[in-house]
Amino acid sequence: MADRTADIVAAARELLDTEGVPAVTMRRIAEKLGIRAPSLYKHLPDKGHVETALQTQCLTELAVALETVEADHPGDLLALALAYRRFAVGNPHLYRITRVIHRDALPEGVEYRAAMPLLRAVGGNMDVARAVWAFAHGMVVLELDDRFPPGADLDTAWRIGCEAFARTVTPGG
Amino acid sequence: MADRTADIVAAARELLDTEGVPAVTMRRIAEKLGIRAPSLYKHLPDKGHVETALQTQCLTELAVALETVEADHPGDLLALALAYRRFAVGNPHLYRITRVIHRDALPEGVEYRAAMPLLRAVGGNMDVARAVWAFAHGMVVLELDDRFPPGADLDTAWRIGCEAFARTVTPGG
DNA sequence: GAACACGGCTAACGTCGTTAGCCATATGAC
DNA sequence: GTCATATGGCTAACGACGTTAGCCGTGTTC
Repeated sequence: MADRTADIVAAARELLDTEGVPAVTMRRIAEKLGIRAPSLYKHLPDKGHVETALQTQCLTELAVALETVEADHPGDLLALALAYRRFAVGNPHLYRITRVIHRDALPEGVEYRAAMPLLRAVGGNMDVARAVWAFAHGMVVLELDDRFPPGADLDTAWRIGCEAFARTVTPGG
Repeated sequence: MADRTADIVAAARELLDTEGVPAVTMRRIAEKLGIRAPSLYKHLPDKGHVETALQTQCLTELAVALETVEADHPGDLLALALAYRRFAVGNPHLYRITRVIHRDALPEGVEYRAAMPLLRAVGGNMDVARAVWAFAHGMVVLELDDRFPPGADLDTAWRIGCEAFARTVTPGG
């Protein structure tokens, strides 16, 4: 009797987390629920709806993770960046699924919320925030996509980037 | 009588550039050559071979673009970064297709060559080079994937990032 | 002239997202 | 209590995808 749509998204999430993006098919989702694929369309219009729901989960959980770190280490850019990395590496498939955002279908403010802790950490400067975000996103996708050579010292690269941007925010310190 | 494999890759490249990733199917490639899809397998083992060839083209052309800028503006990190961006925005589908690299199938040294100009521009420091690469890659994929809000001042974000890393390389200047 | 490699072809398989249309059950109105 | 309707399953099927099996004409080579 509960909202079947939530069940569908939950099944998709489990497939995504345990088997990766290619496993998230309408037939596999249905199988997990003990029904057939066409029956899913009684509850949602298309697969894009499932993807949007997963993107919402990703952004929300990322926001929570960043807000938690922010509460413990206010203004600490490196701590925030490491939390960003930890989330992405801990949820690689989920992170990847937000590559092309269904912006119009996303709940209002979800994207904004995930961006706020970073913006606050750089003193509210939007341009710096975008640069730092790009750095963090770049580090994460390169790591997830195995683009760095084996044995690359990613911790150091993260530290160097964060320090460079921290100097931008507070030139003196 | 010419190498048919090259024709196949050229057809794939044209489809990629003009219609994007989803248009690059074995049937569409064959259609462009006036043959049927199964005939393609007389010349290559699978679609991955085509993708690898396109990735090689991407990395090589990117390397050439960066080397050209390097020759004109040696040591200029911002100029290099802007060239990186120009290449990606000018070849968005090609750039995107290098997300998951077929490293073992790529010609030896291709990846290395594309990375060298950047490494030289940061004085040979591998860790800094990785951080800068991540920043540039992040900026590019966020732009290509429409992740920045409309109207975001990306020029400024690029400049801020490059200046931050330039300060890392030469703390005094 | 025969053997063979090359490079086309059709038919087909199993996957995908999705649609059409059928049917059992549960619910609500009278 | 009966009947209408909405709900939520189902099967069959379509058109795409990558790929395989197997057939056949042509050109080259001994």
